[in-house]
Amino acid sequence: MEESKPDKREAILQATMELVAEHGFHDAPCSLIAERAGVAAGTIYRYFENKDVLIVTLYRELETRINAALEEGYTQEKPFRERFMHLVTGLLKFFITHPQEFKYVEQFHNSPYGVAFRRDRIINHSEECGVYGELFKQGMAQQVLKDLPLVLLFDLAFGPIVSVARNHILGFIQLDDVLIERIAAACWDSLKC
Amino acid sequence: MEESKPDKREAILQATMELVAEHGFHDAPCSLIAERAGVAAGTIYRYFENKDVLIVTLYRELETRINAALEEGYTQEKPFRERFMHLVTGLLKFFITHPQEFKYVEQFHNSPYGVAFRRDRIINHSEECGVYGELFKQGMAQQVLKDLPLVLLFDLAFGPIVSVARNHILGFIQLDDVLIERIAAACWDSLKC
Amino acid sequence: MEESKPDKREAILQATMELVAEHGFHDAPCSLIAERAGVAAGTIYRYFENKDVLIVTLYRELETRINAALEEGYTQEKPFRERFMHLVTGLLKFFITHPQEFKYVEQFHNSPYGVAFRRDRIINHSEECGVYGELFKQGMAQQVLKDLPLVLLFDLAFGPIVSVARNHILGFIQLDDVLIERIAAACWDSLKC
Amino acid sequence: MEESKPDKREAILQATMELVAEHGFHDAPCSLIAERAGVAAGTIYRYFENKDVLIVTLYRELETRINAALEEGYTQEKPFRERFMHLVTGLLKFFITHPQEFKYVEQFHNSPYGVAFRRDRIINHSEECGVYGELFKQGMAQQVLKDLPLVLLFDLAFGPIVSVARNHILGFIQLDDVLIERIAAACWDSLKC
DNA sequence: TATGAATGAGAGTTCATTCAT
DNA sequence: TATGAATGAACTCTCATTCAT
Repeated sequence: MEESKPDKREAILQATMELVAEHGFHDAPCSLIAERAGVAAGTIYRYFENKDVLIVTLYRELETRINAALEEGYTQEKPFRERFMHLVTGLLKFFITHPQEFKYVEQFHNSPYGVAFRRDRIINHSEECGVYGELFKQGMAQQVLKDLPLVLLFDLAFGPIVSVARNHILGFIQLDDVLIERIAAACWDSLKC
Repeated sequence: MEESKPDKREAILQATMELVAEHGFHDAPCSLIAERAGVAAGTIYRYFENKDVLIVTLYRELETRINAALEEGYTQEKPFRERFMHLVTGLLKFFITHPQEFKYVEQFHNSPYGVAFRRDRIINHSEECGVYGELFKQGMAQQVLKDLPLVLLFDLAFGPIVSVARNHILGFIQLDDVLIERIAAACWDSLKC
Repeated sequence: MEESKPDKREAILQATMELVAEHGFHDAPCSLIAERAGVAAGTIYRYFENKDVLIVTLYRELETRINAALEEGYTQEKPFRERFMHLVTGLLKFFITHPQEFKYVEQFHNSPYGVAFRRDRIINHSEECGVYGELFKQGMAQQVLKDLPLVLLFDLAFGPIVSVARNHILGFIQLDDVLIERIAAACWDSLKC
Repeated sequence: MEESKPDKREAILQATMELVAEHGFHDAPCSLIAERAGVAAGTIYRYFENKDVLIVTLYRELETRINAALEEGYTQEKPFRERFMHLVTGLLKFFITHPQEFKYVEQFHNSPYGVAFRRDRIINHSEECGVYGELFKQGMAQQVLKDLPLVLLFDLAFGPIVSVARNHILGFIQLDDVLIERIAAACWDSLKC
């Protein structure tokens, strides 16, 4: 009796993440999601209006978890470069310790869902408001970072991270703390003045 | 009349690229591909064993075209950094002038097809054999580039390029020659010793 | 406190009538009925064995209400034609002042439920026993009405009434007292010798 | 090789009519329609965009057949009453010799489809243009028929016919030529001045 | 007595693939 | 060689009904 209600909601989200991570949005039919979640197919629709809503909701929750992980131990007091390294290595470590979360987020970005989603965000300038946005804007103001459009700074910093994480997860490279540090440093090199 | 027939093959490949680029692998049903290619649905199966084969074949052909574009004007005689810049800016320019090709390649990478495909390639070390592989290996040998696993050099160099290209194509940033040069320079910064 | 509970029973019947009248038997799911009745879905099954029983029960109750309305002010003392006119105009007026009841009854008749229901009734000759049945049999006996099978007299008298009521309710015609009188008179013309 | 192509289209329409006539729009699922038509479920969608289109198309075709049947032997030369009788008895005879067509048309009228359909027609005044519309307007002009809105003349003439046809088909009455003539005469009585 | 979360069969529809022509 | 009508398995989603609380 210990377990609270929204058990099933969680189970459905978890099953969705696993299946999409493993097989892509294709081959993650509702029937399989339900089966893996240990619920009936119809039950999905008590918690999520339809499959699209399920998929977007899951993405939002993962993003929240990622942000929470990154903000842990992050403090304005540290020197600029250290803060950058904290965030970049943090993100990379989160990805490689949460391969399913990573794969899901990647799949999401490369799908009609993801494009529409990002479009909204960019139009609303909400990207500039996150931890990273603040950091980068500050860096440019202090002339520590190259003076480039914010979007490009993101690309330079995270493009490699995502790429590296994918290769680690697929087993094409084996990361360790030293390597992670060197990768983050290389990202720093590409951004710094 | 020499190559009269392969008309239809080309048309099918072109239609597939367009549809996948515009709508994703979902919503690129064979019926639509056939319609846009101006052939009957059954005709697809004369040229390609099944849809998977069509998709992989198309990817291979696009890759070949990309490589051809990059090798144009590329010569071992130029200084190392110049050769690097040639390849990186060349890739970025190809992507933003060929948005459908870019989108297709991206879709492909983020799909079960793409993973299996790359796995083969990495295991066979064929990645090391391309223009880029040669360049990077040479750069490490000459201690111009950071001493990192080849895979990671790829990630550092191309992760940002792909990311930037995507944002340009989605309209989130407007690239011009100056910007492209600066982005390539930033990539160089992240790779060089 | 005598009939405190049947609150919910009433609410369910009322909700069913409204929804079926508005949207047809389709699109009147139990969940919606429950919601509009302000009860839980499961509660429906305390009062009605299943949905079919609910639907038939509601029909019976509506019929009872219609008969009650018609018998009001009806008396054997008045001349024959007057009694006929009383019933026919009464029915038409009831329908157009109770559009939901009308629509429900119509829906019911045109459904598998309705056919089985009427079959029972006709086989048991119960149709002959209502107010109308008595009136018509009397009319034939007195050679005021055409000598036709009772069923046909019903069709001649009520076929037009139902049709007219439907058109009024759908807004295709706007009835008033004069028009109602003329319609009833036309029905009389078709029945009288 | 004798049978032409649209075999399957016909079979689907026929199966739909039979199933709807027998069981109502409920219980006429696509799977059953396909099975009875001797085609695969997917085949329905080669001929009809969706189930709604199938249902409306079938209605339109039945209506065309009914009109064709009525116009047969109809001529402006005959006296007015004779023409009226021709149409009314013709309709009734068509209905009782085509019980499935009749049931389908009835089901259709009493459904969301039918209401929307008729609304269009009345708004466009197309009802006035049919054989019946012309006849009734002429009758009013010549002061042979009661001066009532056209819609009501339809109700008075056809309300009973539909009702009688239903009862015959359900087996509640057994019509013959004499009875049909008397019913049509009664309709005439209700319309004539 | 009343609840409403859960069920799962079945609805309409899509689409990769086949095969008679 | 090319066609495109036909297939039928699989998809997302609905809903009458049940049952633990």
